Amino acid sequence: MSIFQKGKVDIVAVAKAAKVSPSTVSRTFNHPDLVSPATRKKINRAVQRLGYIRNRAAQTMHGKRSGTIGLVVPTINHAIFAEVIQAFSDSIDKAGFSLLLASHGYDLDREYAMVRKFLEHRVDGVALVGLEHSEATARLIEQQKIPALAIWNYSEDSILPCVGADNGLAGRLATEHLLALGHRDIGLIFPQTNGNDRAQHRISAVHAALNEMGISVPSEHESEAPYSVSQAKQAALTLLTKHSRPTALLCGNDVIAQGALFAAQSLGLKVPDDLSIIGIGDFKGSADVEPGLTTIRIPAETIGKLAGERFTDFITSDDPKLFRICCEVERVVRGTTSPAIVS
Amino acid sequence: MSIFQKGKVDIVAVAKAAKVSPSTVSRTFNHPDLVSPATRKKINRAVQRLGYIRNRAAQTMHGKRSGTIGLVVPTINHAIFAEVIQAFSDSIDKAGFSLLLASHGYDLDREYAMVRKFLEHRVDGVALVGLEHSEATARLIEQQKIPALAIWNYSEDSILPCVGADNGLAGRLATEHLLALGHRDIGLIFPQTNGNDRAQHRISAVHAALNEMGISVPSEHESEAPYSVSQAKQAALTLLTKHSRPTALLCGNDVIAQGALFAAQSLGLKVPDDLSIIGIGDFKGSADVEPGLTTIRIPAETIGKLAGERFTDFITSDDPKLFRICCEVERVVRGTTSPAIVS
DNA sequence: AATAGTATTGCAAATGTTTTCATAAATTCG
DNA sequence: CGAATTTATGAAAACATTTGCAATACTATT
Repeated sequence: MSIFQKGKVDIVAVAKAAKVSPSTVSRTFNHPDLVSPATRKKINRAVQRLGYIRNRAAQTMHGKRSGTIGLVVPTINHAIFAEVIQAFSDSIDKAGFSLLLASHGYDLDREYAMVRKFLEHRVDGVALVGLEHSEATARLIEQQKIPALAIWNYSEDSILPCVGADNGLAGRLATEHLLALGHRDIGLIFPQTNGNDRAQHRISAVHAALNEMGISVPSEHESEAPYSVSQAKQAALTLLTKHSRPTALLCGNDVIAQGALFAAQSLGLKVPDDLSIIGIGDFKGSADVEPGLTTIRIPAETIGKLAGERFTDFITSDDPKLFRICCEVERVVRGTTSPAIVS
Repeated sequence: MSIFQKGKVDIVAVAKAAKVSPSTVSRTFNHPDLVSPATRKKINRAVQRLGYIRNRAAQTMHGKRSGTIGLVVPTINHAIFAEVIQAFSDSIDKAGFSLLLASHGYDLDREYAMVRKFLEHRVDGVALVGLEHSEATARLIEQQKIPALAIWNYSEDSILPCVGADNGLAGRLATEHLLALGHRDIGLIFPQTNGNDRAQHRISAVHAALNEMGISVPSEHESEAPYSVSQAKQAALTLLTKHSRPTALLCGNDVIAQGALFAAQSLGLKVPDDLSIIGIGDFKGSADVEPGLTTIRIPAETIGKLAGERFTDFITSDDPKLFRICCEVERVVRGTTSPAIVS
C-alpha cells in the first residue's frame, strides 16, 4: 500500500518489489528473451501490482525512438484533411507510434514553428501536407536530419519522400470531362493558391487544358473562395447572378462544389440541366448530396494509410530508401454534370 | 564547421561554443533574468550557429512538464469532432502545449489503450470525449493522478472536470420544436447508444418529452444509423418508404439529418412541406444545404476552445480546482421544418 | 572431474537537462 | 576604502532509463 502514496513508481521501485536489479526489469521490456521466464513472471507481477507505466521520455534520452510522429496540416476542421489524418493516425498507431498533430491555417511560417515545436519533442519523423514549404522549414529538416514526408501531393522529383496524388492530373481530368460534354463556357471557383500548391497545380492544369482547346475564361467567370461551403456558396451566388452565366462550374474541390450546388439550388437553377458542376476530391458526403456530385476522386484514405505505413517503415528501417508513391486519381461521374445544351 | 558533422548538438555543445557552463545555457532558457544580457547574447548566437533545439524529453525527466496534452476522440473523420479538435488544438497551442491525438472508434477498450499509451509519453493531461468510460480507464486516471478532462458532455455531478453541453436538453429542445409545430407523428433516426453517452442522453430526453405529450413512436418509425451521411441516407430511405410516413424526422445529429434530407429529396419529397427534418449539432455546412437545416446548435468550437483554455490553466495551476462548464445549446430554425398539415 | 561454453543477472556509465549550493565578481553604502 | 550586499556563473547531483561489460551459475563435453 505504502508504495502507492509515493506516486513515484519507476523501474527501480519495480526492481525492488521483484527483488531484482533495475537492469533486469529494463531487459524484461526490451529484450525479454534475455531474461529467464521465472524472473520475467516475478517482474510482470510487480509491474501489475505497482501500476508501473514505462517512461518514454527517459527512453528517448537514450537515443531510443520517441515513438511519436508529427503531422502538420493546413487545417484539421475539414473533410479534406480529417480523412487523411484519421487514416494516417490509425496506420502509425498500428506500428506503435503516437500522433502529434498541429495545424497552420495555410501559413507557412506557422508551419515552420510547428515543425520546430515537434523537433523539441524529438519526434521520430515529421509529415507535412504538400511539397511547398518555407526555406526555413526545408533548412530545418535538412539540418536536423529528421525523416520528413510530404503527403497529398505527388511529384516525381520531390526532394522529400512523398505519398500523394497528381493534382495537376486531377484538374486536367475535370476539365476534360466538361469539355467532352460539350461545355465551352466554364466558370472556375478556386481557393487562393498562396501557400497551397495543391490548388496551384490544379488550376494551372485546368488553364492549360482549356488553352489547348483555345478556350479562355473571362475574368468575371473566375472566382476565389476558401474551402468553406458557406463562403463558396456566396462566391457562386455572385458568379451565377452576373449577366452571362457559364454552362458549367469547375470547382477547386468538393467543398466548394457543394457550396456551388447549394447556391444553384437556392437560385432555382436545375443541376445539371441548367448548370453542370464538377468538384475535385470526392469527400465523404459528396456521393450523397442530391444530385450526387460528379468529381475527380483523390483517395484520401488510401493516401493517409499508405503514408503511415511507408513512413513508419522508413523510420524504423536501418537503411531508409527515399520513396515516392503516386495514388491514382479517378473520374467519378454522378448527377451534377450533363451535356451542354447546343445553342 | 566540424561541429555540425557530429549531429549531437546539445546544451553542452552550446556551452562550449559560447564559452560558458551548461548551467548558464539552461538558465538562459528557463530564467533569462538570472543571466547577464552580454552572456545571453553570446549564448543565443551559439544556439543560432549550431542550430540547437531544446530537448523536451530531457526536461521531462526532471519533472518539468512534457508540454503535451493527449486527446482521445471516438473518431477524427467527422464534422462533429474535427471542429472540436481544431479549436482544442489551437487553444492549447497558445498555451505552449502540443497535441497528441488518437481515436478509438467508439470502442472503450481501445480508449483505455490510447490513454495508457499517452501516459507512457508522460502527457501533462488527457482529454476524453464524453463522460462514459471503462472501469479500467477510470482506475488508470485515478491511480496515475493524471489531470483528465471530459469534453462535449456536461453533467453537474461529473467526477472529472468537464466542458460541454447538455445533450439531454438538446434532445428535448428538438422534440419540443417539432411538437410546437404540431407534429405528432415523429420518426427517429439515432446512432447506437452503446459507448456513446451523448446519443444516449439525447434519445432518452426525446422519449421523455414525447411521453409527456402521450406520444409514442411506433418501432417502424424508429431507425438506427451511424454518423455517416450515406448510411443515414439509406436508413432514412427505408424508413420513408414504409406504408405510413411520419410528418417529421428527428435525427441524432446533423450528419444523420443531412442524410435524411438527401433521402427525402431523392424520393421527390418536398422538405419541409411533405416532411420536416431537425438535426442536432449545427455543424459547419448545416446552414448551407438547401433548404438550410433546422437544428439544435451545440457550440463545438466554443467547447473546444474553452476546454483547451481551462484545461491548460488547470494543468499549470499549483492549486487546481475542479471545474464544470456548461455551454448553452440553442435552437436554430432554418428551412427544414414547418408546421404539420392539419389532417 | 576439469574445461569450455552458455544463460542469467548485476554494476556502473551514459543520456541531456535542471537546480541547489557554493563561489567569485561587481556594486552599494557608511 | 573596506564591509555588506547583490549579481552572475559554475560544479555537481538528480531525473528514469538502457546497455556494455563483468561476474556468476549452470550445462555440456571430453
